[in-house]
Amino acid sequence: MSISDTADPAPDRAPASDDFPAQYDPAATEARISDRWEQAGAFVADASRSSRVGGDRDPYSILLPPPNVTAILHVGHGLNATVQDVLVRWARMKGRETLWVPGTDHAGIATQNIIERQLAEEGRSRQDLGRDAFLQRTAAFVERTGGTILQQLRAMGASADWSRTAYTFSPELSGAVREAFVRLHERGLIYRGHRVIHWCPRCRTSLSDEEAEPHETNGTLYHVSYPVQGDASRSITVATTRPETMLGDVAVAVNPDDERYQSLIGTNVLLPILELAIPVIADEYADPAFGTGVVKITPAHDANDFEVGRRHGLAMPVVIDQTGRMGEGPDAGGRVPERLRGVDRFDARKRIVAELETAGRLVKKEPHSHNVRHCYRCDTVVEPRLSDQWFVRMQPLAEPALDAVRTGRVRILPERHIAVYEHWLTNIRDWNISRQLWWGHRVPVWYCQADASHVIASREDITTCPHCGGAAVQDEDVLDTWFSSWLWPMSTLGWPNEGATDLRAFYPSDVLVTAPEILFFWVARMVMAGYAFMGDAPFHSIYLHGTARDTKGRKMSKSLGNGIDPVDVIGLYGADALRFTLVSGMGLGADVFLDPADLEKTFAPGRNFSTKLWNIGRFLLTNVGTGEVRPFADLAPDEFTRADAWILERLDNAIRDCDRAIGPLSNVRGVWLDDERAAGLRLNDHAETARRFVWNELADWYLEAIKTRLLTPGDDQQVARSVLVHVFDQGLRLLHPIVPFITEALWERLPGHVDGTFVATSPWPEARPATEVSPLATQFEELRDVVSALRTIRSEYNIAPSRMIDAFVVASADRRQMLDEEYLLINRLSRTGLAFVDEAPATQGASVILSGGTELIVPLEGVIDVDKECARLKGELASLEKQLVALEARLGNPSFAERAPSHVIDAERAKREEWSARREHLSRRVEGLCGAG
RNA sequence: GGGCGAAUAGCUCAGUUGGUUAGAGCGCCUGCCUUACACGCAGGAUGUCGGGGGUUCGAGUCCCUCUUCGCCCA
Repeated sequence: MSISDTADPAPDRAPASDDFPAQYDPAATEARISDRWEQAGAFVADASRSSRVGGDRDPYSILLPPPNVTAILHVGHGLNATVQDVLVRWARMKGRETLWVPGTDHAGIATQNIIERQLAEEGRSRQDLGRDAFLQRTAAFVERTGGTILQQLRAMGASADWSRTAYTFSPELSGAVREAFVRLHERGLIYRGHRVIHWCPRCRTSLSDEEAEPHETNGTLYHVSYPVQGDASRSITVATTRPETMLGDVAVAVNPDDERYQSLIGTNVLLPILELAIPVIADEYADPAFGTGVVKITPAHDANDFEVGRRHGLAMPVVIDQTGRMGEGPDAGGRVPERLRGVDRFDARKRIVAELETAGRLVKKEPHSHNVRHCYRCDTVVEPRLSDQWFVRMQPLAEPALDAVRTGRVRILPERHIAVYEHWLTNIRDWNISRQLWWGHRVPVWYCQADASHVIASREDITTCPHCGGAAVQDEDVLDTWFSSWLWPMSTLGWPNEGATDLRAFYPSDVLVTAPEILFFWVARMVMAGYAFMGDAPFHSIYLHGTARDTKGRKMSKSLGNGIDPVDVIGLYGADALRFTLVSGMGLGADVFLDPADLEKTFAPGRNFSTKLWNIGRFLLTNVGTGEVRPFADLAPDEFTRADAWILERLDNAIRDCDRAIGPLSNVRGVWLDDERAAGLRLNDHAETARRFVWNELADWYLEAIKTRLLTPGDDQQVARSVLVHVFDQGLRLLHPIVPFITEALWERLPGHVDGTFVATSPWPEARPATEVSPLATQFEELRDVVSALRTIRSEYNIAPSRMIDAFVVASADRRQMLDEEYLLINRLSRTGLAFVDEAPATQGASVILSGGTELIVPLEGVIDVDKECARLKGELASLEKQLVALEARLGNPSFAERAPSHVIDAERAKREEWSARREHLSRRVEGLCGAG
């Protein structure tokens, strides 16, 4: 039997509607869709619907890590916002009352630096301008340029509730900052401390430990000889990397157990240059193994030396001023010689080294690699310096934050960051929160002019001392920007007004999404603030995503010029292409590598996918039209074809896999159980699953399978139309969190679309209850195998696509019947006619044995290269034999039977059955085709 | 100096609790402009899962060790 001449006739095609351009235009589409969402208020949260205030929906909320108000969008922001948007859109579709709070950070140092740079160009300083005028100017600048990054996030599709946009320096949030300060002060957790802090001589402010970033630096270790007082023949040698600070030395320390120096403890040595007598003290801090084992003690310019100085009651002369120049500060008492006053610290270092050399006191210089701290805002080398600052006592705040993670109240993903979090919190140091800046929340502390012991922390501005009525003057300093950021999850929702609806409806929030770099700066502190002020963690999950890097693995940054501007990518390929590429390239917590030199190649996956989706939509509209479609729910199971059953089964599978990939929305009883603690948030798995469903299953197979049905009027046409619309609709929903614009644009064109509804707010798909896989779906799988096998043979023997061929089929009765029923479809997909036979004919041809035992033989007399085919078959047989041997060995092993779980054993046995059958078929085929050879 | 992580196809990476013949995208090769899509379709090649040792019926997955790279902290 040959059916080569009975292929489907090519159907006529309905003309495409003007509504559906052949080319997808992301720019026009995205703008239009954005407006529609905006007008419908699709992303505005309704707090009254939160179940926490008696509403009908469980809440889900995320706080955007506020970018600096002066920032412009880079890929890092894009990555961060995309992750949050995927989660928020997904939760919204899951039926949660969803709130994503956007906003910006006033970014004290960073913003002040920008304005100061502007002033410098005008030849002025902030002091020239005065505090009030400077603040006005900065506020005006922020007003003018501040919204840029939020606009850019909107263009990326961020479905934030823009009506709730917050700002860390707004009146409301400033109130929260003051409340937090005063409360901590009342609890004795904020104090004024006199100690060595990190000082940036360029920004002229103190920095926290976290803001002073260590950089590995190749420096020099100078060995300097200090003669013993009254005995010129003896001296000890001190090793230092910072000789300029020796002007502030008040002692040299040796380890009490260091035998070399026992006799010198308690004696004096002469400080070179100044020829000043200073004592030799014994202190554990001196490390016998480092340098010479003798360390100079400069209490005012080194945090460790400061502690030593305190232990030994030493003076603390300050010899470097606020600008990083040598100069007499408190207690200096003439230590800085005239010739060095006003000299920059690094010039002073050179001069002092030269003087030491001349004086014969420089024993040696050796290269030395060590960490030097730099200002995280301007990169200037930080100077440790003694000064008065405000500190938060952190240890009491850290306890609940540690417990939160240990007990599973809060989870951190990827889990490897837990160790880092715990280490930091268990070794936490007090937090220097005052900054000698102008741009920021002013420290809410007043000093009584009449009685210096009256220091008042106040919620309200005051002018007179409440104790004695004397004039009160406010502290000049402002607070660390992070002192407002750490309140973000509460302050944006209305705290300290504990009755605020938003606060009650949405606190605690759900997931915090950010980069691991600010785990200490911000994340851990938010957890601490949550417990300190609200009695609960601000979120249950911390998701730390990777960093955007270039092809050399370098972090993308403005200074390196290796960044990618997301706005460029959106302009070229659309926001969806950007988002899809970022999400698919991002394993849990893994860095994303992008090539700034080749945007085309880098974003091809996203762009190609957008185009593909668009074309599926065009196909659908062309072939289904906009006419009425039977509601999917009305279809009876016995109306489904094999293809229908298969694609519906694949859809269920895709839904389940997507749900598993993205994971539980939240934990059930407020605590993460072990089996869920690391579950979900695999957005790349979600993207891949949804992509595979729509592209490789729906488009590649289902669409191809139903083309004829769609164009053949009748009942079955209506079934095919209905199933197609249904599975595409569901596929668009699965994809929507990742590629929101194009899915919305396609969804609104689906037949039966109701005006004013959005895929963005449509219900998330639900898989049908898991039952046994439909036999029809399994049969479609077998049919696919047949088609693929035939295509492979055609390709291997270079049979022209236009040429119809025939194939002999040896199959079980059931399968034969099925294939017979589907021969038209198989014929169209493989351009091969099937001829059913009971036994493989002794013909020269290519053959293949499918997994169910079905054998296909394509007679290719004259075309086939017998030697080649024999070689192929023999190779296949040989590797099968090898695997069978291993399999037999495993099954024959008594301890395998004893210890392996039964489902594994069953699977192995089934495999043996199948492989044995296949071996038989293969060897018969080899005998027939290749003869005795 | 301490801690953590990574090493899987030419490139970038998946591979959740150890269990079929280890996957994807990009790139590459072959053939197709098959009237939704060449930003596409069909087919294909490529891996002793960094080296060595161990635990186990069974290891890319767990343990030890070495090598290389990266990050954090001091």
